[in-house]
Amino acid sequence: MDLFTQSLPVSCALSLSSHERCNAYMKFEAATIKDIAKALGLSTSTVSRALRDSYEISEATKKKIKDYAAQINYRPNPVALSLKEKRTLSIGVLVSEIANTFFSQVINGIESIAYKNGYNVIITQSKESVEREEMILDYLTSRSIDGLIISVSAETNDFTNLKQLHEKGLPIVFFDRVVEEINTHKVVTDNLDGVYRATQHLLQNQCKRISVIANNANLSITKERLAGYKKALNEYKMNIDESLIKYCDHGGLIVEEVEKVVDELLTLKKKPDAMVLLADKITTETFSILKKKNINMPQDIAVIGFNNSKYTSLFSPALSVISQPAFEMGEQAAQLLLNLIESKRAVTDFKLEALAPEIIIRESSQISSR
Amino acid sequence: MDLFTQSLPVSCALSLSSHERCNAYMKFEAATIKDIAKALGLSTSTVSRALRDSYEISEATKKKIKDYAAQINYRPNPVALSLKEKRTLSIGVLVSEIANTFFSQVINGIESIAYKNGYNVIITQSKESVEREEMILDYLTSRSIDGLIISVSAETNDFTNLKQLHEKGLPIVFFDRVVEEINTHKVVTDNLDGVYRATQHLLQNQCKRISVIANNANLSITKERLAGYKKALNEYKMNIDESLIKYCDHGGLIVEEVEKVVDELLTLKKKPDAMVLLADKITTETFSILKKKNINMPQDIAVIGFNNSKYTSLFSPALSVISQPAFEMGEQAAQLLLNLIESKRAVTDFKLEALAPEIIIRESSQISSR
DNA sequence: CCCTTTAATGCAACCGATTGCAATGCTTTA
DNA sequence: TAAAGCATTGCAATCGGTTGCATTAAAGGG
Repeated sequence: MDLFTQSLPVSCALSLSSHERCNAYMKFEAATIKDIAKALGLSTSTVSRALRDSYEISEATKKKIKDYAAQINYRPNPVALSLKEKRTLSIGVLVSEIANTFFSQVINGIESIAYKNGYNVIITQSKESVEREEMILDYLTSRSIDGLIISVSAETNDFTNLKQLHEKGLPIVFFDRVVEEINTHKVVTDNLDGVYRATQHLLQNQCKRISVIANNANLSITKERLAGYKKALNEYKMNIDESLIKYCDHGGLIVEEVEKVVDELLTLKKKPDAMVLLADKITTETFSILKKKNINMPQDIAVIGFNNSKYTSLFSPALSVISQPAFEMGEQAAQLLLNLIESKRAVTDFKLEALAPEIIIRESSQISSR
Repeated sequence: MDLFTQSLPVSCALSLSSHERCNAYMKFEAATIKDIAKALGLSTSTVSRALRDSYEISEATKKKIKDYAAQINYRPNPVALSLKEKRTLSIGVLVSEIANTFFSQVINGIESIAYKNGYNVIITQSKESVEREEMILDYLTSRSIDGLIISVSAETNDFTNLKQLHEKGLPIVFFDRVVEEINTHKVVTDNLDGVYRATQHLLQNQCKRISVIANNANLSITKERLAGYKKALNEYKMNIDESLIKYCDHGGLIVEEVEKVVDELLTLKKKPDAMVLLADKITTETFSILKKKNINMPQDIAVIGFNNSKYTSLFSPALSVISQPAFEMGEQAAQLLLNLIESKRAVTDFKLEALAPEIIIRESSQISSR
């Protein structure tokens, strides 16, 4: 009986030397500590300790074991480690849509930090749907993530599920769309100030009837952004006309809802002369609709809105935007989450980081010609 | 000694009823089969079998167990399952950049299929760097993914690592940028035909000197796309001028490399009158550069290029694009990967799916006025 | 020379679930 | 009435790694 017939036909790395004798017939199976122990005539505990450089193991055996491990390209099985250590070294991220530039930039930020700390990122998207969000939360937590970074979906207004998870001890960090009732770290843009400055800019450009199209009224960002709008109007002693404030319950993900509110605004007896668009998707959809209707920006309507895509500078007219520091938000959220995960004792001092947005004025809102 | 002091202080779900008595002090720990067994005075095997509806367990105990499990909201620990079953129910996805619309659409497609089949998707990005790609591959495989969907980075031309993984039995599906030498499923756009038709369109519009800016010459997509360009020129009996063919080794991720080749093209003695842009990022960068230089499109230079963003229709001039069926690519790639993962026997019949791109002609390439 | 100390290694339990193989007790049949 | 059959349930090994607690043997001390 030679060296190879000893081994079971299905197992691959087991009795083999460092040379690959595997092929597509067999499952991808890595070498284990047991293989090393068997090959070297030692116990698994000795091997384990040697690989972790324990003082209890003699230098000679350590070297022997480490050399052999390197030779067969041994990697500890993370699944086994997770089971033992009760952590998965992975964090979940839930956003409404990956394809949204803002979110993909945030994800980049999260990834950069997570990666640096040996954490894995599981990215999911709710597509603004409550059911999907519930399903994903269930899924993510049953998949045992160590923590969660989330921007809640537009539709959601019942947070009992999330609250329960939090109470059970799952570390959570909110960003962008936060849940006030849950007491944990939050990273947001200074939404109030961003919209305040954007509205101010329009007012300085002689706009008299400034309309807004907001996301779902439930969302924290909607409330904050509307507050900024109102603050600016108040400052200019203009009264607030509720007919100029419109909402898109699905955050603009459904084209028709945007078309509907734009039409409503355009058919008002006293038409608006400006629009502040309070969500990324709503901004591009509205811009597209206005263009299709051959409405001149900024002459007919001055437009400024939230958006994080570089492409908006290529639009015609080049679009004025409120741009959020998305990458930094991701970094900060990830760092705060890792702090939570790795803190030995209960954290009670929660931070609310509000990062400054950037207002980029381009053609679509500058009415020097009016 | 009452019901609660019996339990260890650190463990949470253990001796508790369905009501949460956990809080932020304690780690998030779910109920286990052992808890159910203990609570009901049964063995773990009975509980396990009951939950999986085994015929061996009496209906009475089954009901008792299932009711209690539902009551305490029991979920099997996926980590333990993974260890036992040697699979993680998660697949890795490696793309060059998540923020690229094409890739985020592909990811959407992958997710939709993976999700439906109970698989988890771990998304990673190489940012076109070989080192990052190697690191991620190492990381992903050490994290025990069940399979991999990958579009290789522009920089990479050594595939031994990937080849080894494949030979060891890791199921891999390539999409977009494929590796010819590795024999497995591949999902691509019909790149040759797409560029052929785009070039043809320019030729029909009387363009005489059509330049191209391609991605890294190593990439499969570059070769296929250039072949389409050449096929069209040949058909129109035009000879191929190598000075009109430029490459961006980093796929346009570095702005300067695009600026450099655009400048080279614009300072040629015999200037090009059209540009075909063979990669998404290169398309938008070039468009932006041309706009900045106040070059009229299509009058001075007709432009068409690969891009999957909806935004291109809002550009001025509206940009003509070759759009790839990204979502479907993702779906198909994921389905093929799941087939590989779940097939009992070795797969030897590998598919090469080539999906038709869509050519969307807009203002930037239509020279009726010339 | 025997006893204690110390260094080096192995045994076995554990993490949470699954599963082949008993073991138990009850009913049925010859 | 004993043997066989069957329905239920439990024991224990397993997945791959970690770790507290032996165990062993060699070295040092009295």
